[in-house]
Amino acid sequence: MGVTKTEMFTDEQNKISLFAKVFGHPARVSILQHLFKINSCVCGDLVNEIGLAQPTISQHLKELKNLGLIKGNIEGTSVCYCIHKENWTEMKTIMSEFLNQDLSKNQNCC
Amino acid sequence: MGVTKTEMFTDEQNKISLFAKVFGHPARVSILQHLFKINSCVCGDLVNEIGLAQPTISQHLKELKNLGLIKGNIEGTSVCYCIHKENWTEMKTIMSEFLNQDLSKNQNCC
DNA sequence: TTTATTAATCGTAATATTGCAATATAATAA
DNA sequence: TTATTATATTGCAATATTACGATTAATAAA
Repeated sequence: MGVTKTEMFTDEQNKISLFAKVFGHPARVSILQHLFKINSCVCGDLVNEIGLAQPTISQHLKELKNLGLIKGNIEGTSVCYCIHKENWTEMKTIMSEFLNQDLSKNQNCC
Repeated sequence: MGVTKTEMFTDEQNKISLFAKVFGHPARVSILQHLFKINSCVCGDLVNEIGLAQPTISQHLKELKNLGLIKGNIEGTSVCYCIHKENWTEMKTIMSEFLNQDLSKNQNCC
């Protein structure tokens, strides 16, 4: 029914899937890569950089902000965005643990 | 319109988001964790392990299989699933590169 | 104050995802 | 052959996501 049954999973599983979900759209991947690439905050030019309409970008930024992965500072009429370093590092720990599970165990199958 | 404009993004960005999207549901995270935890392939008991209905689990398994992250071997009437090690490693490389982007650059903002 | 400029929000259409009952398929057992 | 068992597929209802035009809000410039 389009609704995920979160209550039957652990907090960790839900956390991992929430982080993954926000990376599950190329526009958000692109925004984050841009924020990493540029040697400062990004004010305004994300709409030009990526080819989507301004309300669409704004919506994607909101999702990234809601998860705490970016933060925005108001500078005059524009807003400067950058990676939230502490939260990114924390997210990375959780995701890395999931990605780096031990592959060497089950040798005797498949 | 619910449809992602993949053509305006790079292959890499689309690849990252496709992997992330499949991790974007706790049931699939749970399935993968179980496959890693158990010291062999898993035949059948995933439906009991996770609390969702059999068609639902089957659907999630299909998505993981479509992306190549797991493989299934038919054993009699049941099917044994396990992590596709080579593909998992390849995915890990792509995702790690994205997660491990350099945070030290932009010190002078936000 | 009036007029840009920039970004957020609202409303809505189109499409995607989730979950499951019902059914189908495939292999084995009796 | 006829159950039985295990998994996949189909069809559908409920909900979520994506995208964007129109509008609003907030600040800056004239």
